[in-house]
Amino acid sequence: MQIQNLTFFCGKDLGIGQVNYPPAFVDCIRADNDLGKLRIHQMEYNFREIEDRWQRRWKEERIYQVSNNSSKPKYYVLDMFPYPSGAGLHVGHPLGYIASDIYARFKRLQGFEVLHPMGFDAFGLPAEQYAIETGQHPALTTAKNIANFKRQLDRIGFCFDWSREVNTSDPQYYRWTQWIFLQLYDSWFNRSHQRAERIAGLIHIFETEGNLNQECPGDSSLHFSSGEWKTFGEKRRQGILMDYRLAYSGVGEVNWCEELGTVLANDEVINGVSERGGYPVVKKKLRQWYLRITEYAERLLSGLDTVNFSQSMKDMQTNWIGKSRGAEILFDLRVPGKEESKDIPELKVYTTRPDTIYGVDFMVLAPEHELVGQITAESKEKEVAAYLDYVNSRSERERLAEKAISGCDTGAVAINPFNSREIPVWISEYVLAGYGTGAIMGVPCGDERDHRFARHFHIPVTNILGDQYTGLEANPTKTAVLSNSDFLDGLVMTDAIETVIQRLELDGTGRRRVNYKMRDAAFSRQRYWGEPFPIVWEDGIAFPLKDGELPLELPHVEHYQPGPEGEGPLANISEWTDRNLETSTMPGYAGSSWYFLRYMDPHNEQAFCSREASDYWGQVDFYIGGTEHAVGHLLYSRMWTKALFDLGYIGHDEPYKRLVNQGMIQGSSRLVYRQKGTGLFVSAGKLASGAGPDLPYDTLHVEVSLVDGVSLDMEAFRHWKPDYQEARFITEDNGTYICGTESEKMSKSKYNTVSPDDIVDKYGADTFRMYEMFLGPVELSKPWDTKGIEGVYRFLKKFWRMFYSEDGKWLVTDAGAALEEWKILHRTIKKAAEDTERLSFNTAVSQFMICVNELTALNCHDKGILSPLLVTLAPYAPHISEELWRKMGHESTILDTPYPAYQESYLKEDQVNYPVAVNGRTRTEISFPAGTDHANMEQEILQNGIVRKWLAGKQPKKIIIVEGRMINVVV
RNA sequence: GCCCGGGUGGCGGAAUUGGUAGACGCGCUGGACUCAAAAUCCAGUGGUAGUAAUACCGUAUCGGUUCGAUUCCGAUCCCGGGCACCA
Repeated sequence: MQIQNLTFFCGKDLGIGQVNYPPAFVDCIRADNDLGKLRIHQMEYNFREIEDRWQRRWKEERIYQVSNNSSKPKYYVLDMFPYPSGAGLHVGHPLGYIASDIYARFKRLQGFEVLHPMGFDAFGLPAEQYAIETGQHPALTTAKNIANFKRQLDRIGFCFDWSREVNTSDPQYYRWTQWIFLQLYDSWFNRSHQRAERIAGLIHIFETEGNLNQECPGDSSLHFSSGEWKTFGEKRRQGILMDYRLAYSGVGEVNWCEELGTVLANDEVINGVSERGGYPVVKKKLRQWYLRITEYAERLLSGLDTVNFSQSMKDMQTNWIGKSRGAEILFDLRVPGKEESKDIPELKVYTTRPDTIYGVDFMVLAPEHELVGQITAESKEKEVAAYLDYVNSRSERERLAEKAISGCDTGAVAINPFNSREIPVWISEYVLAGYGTGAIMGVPCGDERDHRFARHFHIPVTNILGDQYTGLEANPTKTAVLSNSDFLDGLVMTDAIETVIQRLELDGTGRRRVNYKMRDAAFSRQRYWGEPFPIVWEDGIAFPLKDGELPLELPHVEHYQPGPEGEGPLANISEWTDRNLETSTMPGYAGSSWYFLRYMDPHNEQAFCSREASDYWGQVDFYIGGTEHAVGHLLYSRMWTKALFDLGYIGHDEPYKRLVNQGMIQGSSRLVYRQKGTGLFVSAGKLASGAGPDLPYDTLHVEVSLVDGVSLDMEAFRHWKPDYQEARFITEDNGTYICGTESEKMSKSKYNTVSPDDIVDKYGADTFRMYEMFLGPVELSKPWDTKGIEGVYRFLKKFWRMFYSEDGKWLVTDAGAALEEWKILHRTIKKAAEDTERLSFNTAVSQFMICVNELTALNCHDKGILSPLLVTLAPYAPHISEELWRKMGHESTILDTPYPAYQESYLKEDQVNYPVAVNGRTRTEISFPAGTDHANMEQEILQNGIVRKWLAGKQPKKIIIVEGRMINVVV
């Protein structure tokens, strides 16, 4: 028996009250009668010592380093890398990391070379906000936070290959973010080839044929011949090219957040306020950088068919892209008083329902529509101007909050190209400038909004739906038979759509058109803590820096205040402005759009990632992260991958083969109820029964660690905050104070965070890992509940007992195992392997528990059983497995062992118990030797007393025997 | 409003292809060990009736298909997530 003597600082007292030693650790400690001496029995399951030792050894032995030159098949397991916030990790964060870690270890045991890296998405707003408040440089706080994150992660025992760590704010990393940006800048999307190509090729096309075959994505009305191109000056040419580039600068309406002092991408704005901080967001016209992600809409959509994402994830992306099919229709315009004017252009509308063309009763333009000024009749000018003022006065938020019907007649009329009917043209804010053509045809009988609009302004409604239209509300059906529609009369609407489109194209009054909701992504931020753009402005022309000038390093600044006229802090620095460098920086998603590629070849100084490396590792086989990135990061990184693929830098055009979204672990908050304006706290039970005083109450969050279950430690509560020193309580009749509970997001301010550090301290990393998995399916969101962890902890202690006796003797023998034991082992291997493969980690943990319960009952200590069992457990509980594995005499890590194969022969039973049902209702059970002929079984079933009783003399119609499962006698 | 998920004991959840519903864990109850506590171990634990064997009911509700439905189909209710004037 090995005993370590330690001098313990708290003397005779075990110190449980004083230092609050975790119960699990106290288990391993027995007090000696000698003063101040404690004995630690190493043979108890001393997870602290085991975990510390192996974490150190693993690091020294570099067992997690993977090679790019392996002959093994590759497997790439990736976590969404974290933003290193100052708050550190709470128990919710590691959920996905544990799942991926188990899977990565499992794949390694199965013989794959597994890339499982980790890094940090280190640029972003919070670090900069913190810098503004405290003056601490973001680089400093970021480095500090990263160190803390790494420490926390390492304690959980992840198999990350830290030699491949990336940090998006490291110049050696963002040098390549800048480089990729320049590749996008130097590219355009060739629509006929459906892929990105170099700008040089586009210039060549312009020189030979103009842009007649290459519609300009930035300005569809732009047409020029090769001859015209040659006459254009440099500035004009660059302006045109800019309208084609995949990364481009342009003036546009952006989401401006005054509080944050920057623009935001559409997915960073939720209900008119910023995602981070919840500040109001307004539309503003600004010169910005954009990514022309809209050009990839079709490929982003079709690519979803080739990847394994959850249905909801695919739906979210599909909805965000928002593809719709319809037609563009041209209407001639007439403006009273401007009859003869020839410069009134046609009005172009987009509709998904060209079949309703005879039901058009009015047109509506977005207030921002470019034609509004030209077509407003003189008599209406005042009203239109007043309406535009009204629209401008309303913030985005107000518009979203109260969708009041408003609008103004412009006095102009549009001519229906099919029947020459004159239709009034209105403007209204319910029509969005940014979608379609910014103008719609109003069909009140078939569209709810159009109907409300027509009603509100007393526009007569034409019925083209026959009796399908009641006159009271619109009917958006697609299956009605058209009436009042001239040549379409009698056609079903769905068929009429095609008929109308063909007619429009024949007459030249319109064309088929596909539309997308998705807009180009705003790519610049007026902030400091991001990648600088490698762009120099000269005379309004953007010039990219050369490869040799990268990285363009972020300069050191003293202050983080915004620059003049909405520019970023970089505009305050003369060394920056003197060089005419772009003063905005890239958004948070820039660095995360390609980091999975950098992990493959992290130290390459010649390229962002060598082609050999990306060809070897290829797609991420298994990607895990939260749903919140559904339309941001995932779409952007898919686009970057496609562009890099098009340009020949990588060999695959979808980054992630399989995506799993882990659920959130919510905090379980505890609430106390204080009578308003007093120090009197009323217990939840008393409050609910109405026994408390009936003044209004404040509901306050209380630190969860002060509450055992729901009962509050009142003494600790008084000491918690000075405010509560004088707290008085109205308790339940048994003297306890019961708290209210609520499941909500873990956050410091709600005092409901639980740190993985505390759990690992108390129970160890292996228990923590298995418990998080045991809670339920990874995809599921669930509240954290520390109580249940005891069950998993008991399991590991029980497991330990199979190897060590209570007094520390090594129990493992070579004696050989009984058949029953082998059966248990092979069943466990099969189940654990299958469950792990299908990511059902919770049921795999259950299986281990069953196995250990059964083997313990059989008093099993055989090496032949325990060895393979350790290997199957290794992905879940790596420390204890490694410890016992090496104790068994193995020199190298358990991870280099092949995953055990199960033998089918052990899974077969000699006797099979069949439940016997009569008409589906289970009556009894009959046992047959495995493989009994069905005909023989039938005989025996009919002779069975209970079955005979149930048949009551009747002949069964048929007997259904489901092999190995059940027997049903149908009467 | 629209689009996805989902609804199973006191709780988290299991049931992989339509085949014994409630695995495993927590909690609870009783017991063993102990001067005592902790830890550990054993037994019980969906509901109703019964000493018991057992019987009946039971996977949100109603209906359908089937020898047999938590599983498939239809309707309704509720919960969660996403989108939301997208023409």
